[in-house]
Amino acid sequence: MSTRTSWADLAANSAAENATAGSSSANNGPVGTASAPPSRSTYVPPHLRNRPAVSDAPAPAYSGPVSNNDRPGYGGSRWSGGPRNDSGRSGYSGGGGRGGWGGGRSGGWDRGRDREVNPFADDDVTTEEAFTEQENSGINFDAYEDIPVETSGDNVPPPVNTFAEIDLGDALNQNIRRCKYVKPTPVQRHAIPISLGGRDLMACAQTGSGKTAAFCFPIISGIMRGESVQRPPRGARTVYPLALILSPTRELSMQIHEEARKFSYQTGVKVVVAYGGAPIHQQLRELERGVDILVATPGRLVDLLERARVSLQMIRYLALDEADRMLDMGFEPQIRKIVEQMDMPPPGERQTMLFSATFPKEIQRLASDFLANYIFLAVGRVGSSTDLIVQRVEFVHESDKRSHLMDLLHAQRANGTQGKQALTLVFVETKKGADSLEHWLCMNGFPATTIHGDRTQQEREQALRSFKSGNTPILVATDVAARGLDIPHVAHVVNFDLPNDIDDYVHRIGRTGRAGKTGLATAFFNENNSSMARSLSELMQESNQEVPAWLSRYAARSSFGGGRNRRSGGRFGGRDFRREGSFNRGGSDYYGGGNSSGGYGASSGGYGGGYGASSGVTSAWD
DNA sequence: AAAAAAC
Repeated sequence: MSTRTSWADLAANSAAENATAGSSSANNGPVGTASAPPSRSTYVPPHLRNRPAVSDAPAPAYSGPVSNNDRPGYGGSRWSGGPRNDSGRSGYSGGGGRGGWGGGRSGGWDRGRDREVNPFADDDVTTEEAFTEQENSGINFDAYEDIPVETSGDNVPPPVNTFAEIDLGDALNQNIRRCKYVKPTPVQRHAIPISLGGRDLMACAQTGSGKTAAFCFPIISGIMRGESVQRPPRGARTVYPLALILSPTRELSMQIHEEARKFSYQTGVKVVVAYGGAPIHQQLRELERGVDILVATPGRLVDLLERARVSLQMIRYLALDEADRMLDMGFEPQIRKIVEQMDMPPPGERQTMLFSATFPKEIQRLASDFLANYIFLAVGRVGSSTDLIVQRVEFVHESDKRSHLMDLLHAQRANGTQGKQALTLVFVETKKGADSLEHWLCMNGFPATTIHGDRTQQEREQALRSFKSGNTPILVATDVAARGLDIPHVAHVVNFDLPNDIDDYVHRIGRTGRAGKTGLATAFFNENNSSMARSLSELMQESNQEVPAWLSRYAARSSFGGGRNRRSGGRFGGRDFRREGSFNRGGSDYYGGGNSSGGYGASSGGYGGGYGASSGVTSAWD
């Protein structure tokens, strides 16, 4: 019998208690009722766990409703009167609340509560003064106002307009406030009620749209409600997370983990991350201290499963982030193994959220296999590649690239648009190329670092930290950094080598223009990129960018096939193929003659550029 | 063709 318990164990004893918790429990638990008898004396509701004994809360000073925001629409009022503190909350009164967890049960991970590091700690001190505008929110709300959203499926729960109208619980609400999220983004407005309603979700949305919060909030809230968790029968060193979040790259997993830790701060919900390239022992130790939400890359998770250090038997929530990317990277066997061939409860008995930028057939199949009666949600592209990013294409011969880059960097330096607050991200094609360019930049007086798959994980993380902090304001990267990573203050993305796929281009330039800031994207184009001419010039036209005449000529000359994914139409990454009435597991070609389906039609005023009405498989959005 | 990902 294990003494290492997490919430699952604790909650097992509380099933009966929770059964009386009210209507909410009816919505949530796909898992059956627990058989364990209630045991009031030991149960600790998660929101009471992990709490400092007295009022010396390590929470950061939160000095009022969001004030660094000049939008009149959402000041502090949503939070009904600004900051509250624990002692003012009903239902939890200082020492009185301690009874639950104060004594008794040893071995619950709550013994580690003193060690819960304040995940908000670095946010405020260093950056707040320098960047007051919308720091942490990571979201440019203006750009989100007019985003078209499409949902389909049976009984779609209506979207919400504020966090306040969703019952996420006090602890989570506080964290939302600490994160300075004042208003849900479109994907959150729709996805959160869907997930809270216990439904499976297939969502086409980009990173930076608030996706992480969209799947984390319902998971955390659901775990905190915590009904019906059975105690795992296996003992020994196996841990039983309640939620699993899979993502394609290590850095993305780290990033999700960091965000999830903020959302779950002082909720008692424990988030652990596991990825390759790092010594496994530390991760094992973390796991042994208890895990409710496991964030992982597929390879390392398979390893952990094969070692029987993790069991998926208790999984109630499964989220797959960047699913199309994971398939691109060849993770399908691992993912299927994890989801279908281990001990994870089947669809219907768990809640599954599948996020993907695009919705090609492979993802449709995954959706059919992993989801049960799901709701399809497509969120249109945010203006990031249209409104906020200025795209430039310059004709640069291969041999001139370095000196041309140097010109740009010198100009930036002269401008003052370089340094801590104006980072430059340079994408190259190969790992070797990344190393040699980094070296060359350093030799020429531009502090640079690099991130790619040949570096050790430690080096990768160090590089990212150094870049983010502004110590080395230039980062040379391969596509490992193209998707999903949210690095604030990237002012300039240089496509030193253009990718061969327009979707990759869109992902790359999406690293700038984030958090409400404008960004610049410069691409070096030459005859080697002629296959991209057409799709690139189309994309630029669509996003109201100035297309150089020479590029248009190139585009006209280069026949079709430009970019293996010619970008064609569609505000969304995809549509709910079930609506086409041709759903069939063998994979009928739903995209054949598709046209925009109803619902939003031409009504999306303000939506940048507008897309053609041609059928489209893809639109790359993180 | 290159990139990513477990040991």
